[in-house]
Amino acid sequence: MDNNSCIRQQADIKQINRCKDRVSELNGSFDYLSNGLKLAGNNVRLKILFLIYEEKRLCVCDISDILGMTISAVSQHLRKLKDRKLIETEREAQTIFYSLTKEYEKMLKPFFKILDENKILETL
Amino acid sequence: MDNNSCIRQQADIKQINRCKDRVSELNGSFDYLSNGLKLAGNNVRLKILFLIYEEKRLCVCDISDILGMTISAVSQHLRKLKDRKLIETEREAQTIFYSLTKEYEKMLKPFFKILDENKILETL
DNA sequence: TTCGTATTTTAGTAGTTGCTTAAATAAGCA
DNA sequence: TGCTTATTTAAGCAACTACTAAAATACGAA
Repeated sequence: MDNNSCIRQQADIKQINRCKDRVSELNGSFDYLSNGLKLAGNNVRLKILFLIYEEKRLCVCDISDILGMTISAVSQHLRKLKDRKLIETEREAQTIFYSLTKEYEKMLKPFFKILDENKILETL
Repeated sequence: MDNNSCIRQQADIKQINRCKDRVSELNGSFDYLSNGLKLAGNNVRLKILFLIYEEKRLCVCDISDILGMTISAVSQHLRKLKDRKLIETEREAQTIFYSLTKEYEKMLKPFFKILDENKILETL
């Protein structure tokens, strides 16, 4: 795009440049974090994460039953969460159990606290 | 969908029902929270939120310049953030400045801390 | 009022996402 | 080995998203 269209006359050039540097410095981190937030930013996946958090571990079949969705649809969500290492698997005979990875359990806890206490509508 | 396809034989019916109740009880909160996370879960919007957080306030034009995007594209992101009250506006002559709402500033801080300290790749 | 600056809005479009259906894989058991 | 159970994967498609380009709105100054 062409930048010469609207730089406002009172623009603080120093500020703009500082910000540009900041963004390029942190660029990879933005990608990584936004990707993680996007995963949690889906209604179904957020419920899945919450259920796994509360119950410690669940299999696709349980989740499919709880959410009233096809196993296939749930499985595809689980794969996304697993690819990004928000959750991990543990096989027990034919059943594969999913649980939160330690890092994300810690990270998601505050959100689930808010959810659980139903404070969400006032807090946000 | 039809549920009778795969309820595994050793399924814990009590657990399933407890989870179903939990989900329907918190249903509105899941919608609200996932919607918010989705907004932050976009590369461009996360950068916008971060920049506004660091600089206190910025106008569309500044952000467009910093990110190398058209003003129109940035404006459309800002509208989404504003609709959901993550950010608010303050007019100064022809220029409209955007800043984080207090609630979200508090809520986003821990994420930006991680970003800033570049810990993100180890922490997440 | 007319012009310039700052910004938003609208319409159109290419790319992405989340689901469905059907086929494939994997483990346990007769 | 074949059969059942548990699960994943692949193909297809409808809905959604983020952008572009052009038009519209809003304020200030001459």
